[in-house]
Amino acid sequence: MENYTTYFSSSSSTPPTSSLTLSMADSHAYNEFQGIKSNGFLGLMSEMGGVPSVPNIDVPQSRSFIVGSETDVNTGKKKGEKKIRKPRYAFQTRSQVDILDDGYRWRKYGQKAVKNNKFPRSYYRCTHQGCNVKKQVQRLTKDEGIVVTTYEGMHSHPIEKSTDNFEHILSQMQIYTS
DNA sequence: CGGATTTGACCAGCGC
DNA sequence: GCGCTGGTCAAATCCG
Repeated sequence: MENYTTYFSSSSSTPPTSSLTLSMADSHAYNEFQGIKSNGFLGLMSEMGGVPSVPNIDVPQSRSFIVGSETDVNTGKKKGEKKIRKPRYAFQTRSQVDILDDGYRWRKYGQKAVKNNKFPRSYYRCTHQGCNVKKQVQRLTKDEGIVVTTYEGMHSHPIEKSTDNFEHILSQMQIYTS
């Protein structure tokens, strides 16, 4: 059931010719990225539940995020208080790999084949003690370059990796895009 | 040897 | 009630 209602996708409209070749290396692009950090995606992240520190970037290209409609667990039934509706936040990332290292440590606990996708969906859980954050990673059949990551819950602990090292982030990007 | 991954089984919710 | 599907468990296995 991937009925994510809102869905800002720029990947289809992105001309494949120009987009990539991240020139993030120069400082200007760095500033631009900082702007994204404070206003856009991560603003949303903090809005959705107090992420203590910024998750790492995984891929430079187009990232579009979907905010899961938090009611879909009930199947439209507005019983409300009884069911714990767990809000899930999904975003999709252009990446060739599906292991997007966002700085936390994840342990895989399951993998299932989903109906409309030929790729299996992987289930991860945060290994930090007492942290119940889960995420699932799924690749689209249509566009195998797109990976949909769905987060569930929020971390109550700081990130494990040091993400302030921008060069490290850059090298990671290069790995992902090569 | 310890922690992470794999993988089939199990379970719960939902539609028919 | 039954079967399908998504989500989780746990034993076996892998790997550093």
